[in-house]
Amino acid sequence: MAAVKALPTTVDDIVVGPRVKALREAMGMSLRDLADRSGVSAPMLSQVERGETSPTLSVAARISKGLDLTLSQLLRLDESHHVVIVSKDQRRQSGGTPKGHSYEMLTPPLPGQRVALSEHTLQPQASTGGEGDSPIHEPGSRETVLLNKGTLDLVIDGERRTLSEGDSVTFDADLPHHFENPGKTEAVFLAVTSAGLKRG
Amino acid sequence: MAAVKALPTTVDDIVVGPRVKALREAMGMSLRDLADRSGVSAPMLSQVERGETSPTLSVAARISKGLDLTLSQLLRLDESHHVVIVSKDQRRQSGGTPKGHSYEMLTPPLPGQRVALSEHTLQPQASTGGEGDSPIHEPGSRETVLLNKGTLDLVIDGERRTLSEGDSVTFDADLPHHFENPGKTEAVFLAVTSAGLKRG
DNA sequence: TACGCATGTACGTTATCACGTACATCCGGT
DNA sequence: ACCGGATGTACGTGATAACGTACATGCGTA
Repeated sequence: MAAVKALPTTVDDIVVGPRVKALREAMGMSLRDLADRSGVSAPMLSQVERGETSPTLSVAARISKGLDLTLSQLLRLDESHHVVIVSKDQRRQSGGTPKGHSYEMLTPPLPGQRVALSEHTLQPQASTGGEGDSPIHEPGSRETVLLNKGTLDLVIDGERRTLSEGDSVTFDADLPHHFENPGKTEAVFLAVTSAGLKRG
Repeated sequence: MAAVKALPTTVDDIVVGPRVKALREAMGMSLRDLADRSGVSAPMLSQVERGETSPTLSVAARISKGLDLTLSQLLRLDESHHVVIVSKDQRRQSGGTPKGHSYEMLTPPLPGQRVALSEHTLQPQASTGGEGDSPIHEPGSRETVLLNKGTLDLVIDGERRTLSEGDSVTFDADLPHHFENPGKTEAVFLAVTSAGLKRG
């Protein structure tokens, strides 16, 4: 009473159970095999697999370790399922700053998406980070950049790295960073941003 | 065979606590605010934040939901931190089947990597899936492909989709699939594979 | 100062997680 | 058929996760 007794529904009760069972069987293990590898008792595993109980994080972590996975990897297995095509003329023209930086999104704007692909064009002497650009990414996000044309400098956390055509770089995108084009020609690069979280 | 007595300890006791606290404070919420949003009692939240208890998956999920995250996203926040550059001539020449399919890896072969970037070349009339190709990807993996040159057909789970230059497609890579080049010219495409799990 | 109000935490109780043991079932070998 | 041995599951018990309530402290305001 006193206000709405919290949420009666929305208990999207994590459905890791079937997943665990499938993975275990795919590895050719019995409940006791996994019990040995994980340090979790076989009966417990059985209950978890059938969704009869919700394990604590620590045992869930041990289970996933027994499956040669991290817990986050295990939990990630239950997300959207489908195929989405973004044709060239459907690309979302997201950027277009006067400072010489523009980019297009190549992946659909769906929730639960693990990676975002975008193609950036940077004019000579220009740099990213102007108005309208996503400033720094959410905690935990990670970025891979492939330089298709020209030269590019990545300035991250104080340090500067230079890329030449065909190089790629992977880094933690939640560190302060931006790109600069030190050359005399346009630079074109592809950015792969993973773990793009969302905040309102 | 007694299967390696497994690990006696390995209590890499999930350290989500401080993370939860940081996120909550970053959102300007009190324990009771988060309690309302998540349906988890404030005292419980306090204990979790200080690592005095290991929450069950269901409450952990409710907590992360209160933080506008999925549980996998929350857990993913504790992973490696660095920058790695792969220069063009460092690319690992991974494929090279006689059937007209070859590709190079653009991302470093590190554990904990969320995405793998590879550039594929497919000769006219050739298709992926020959010997030496990764057959189907691990459960939960997801793939985005960007067609840079030529035309390409994606055959997935029975259905066929045709891509033209500049198109991209995102799909679940744990479904049976392969690519074919229906054209008369070489096809070049970039593949972004996420959630690359590991099996031994 | 005293008050209201918000914060985070210590308490005691209930619900349930997680264990060890024991049971039922299926399958291959002799 | 009979018997090991492997599988997954139903108990009963101890541990602990999760709750509601009550306490301690801090801060702005009257």
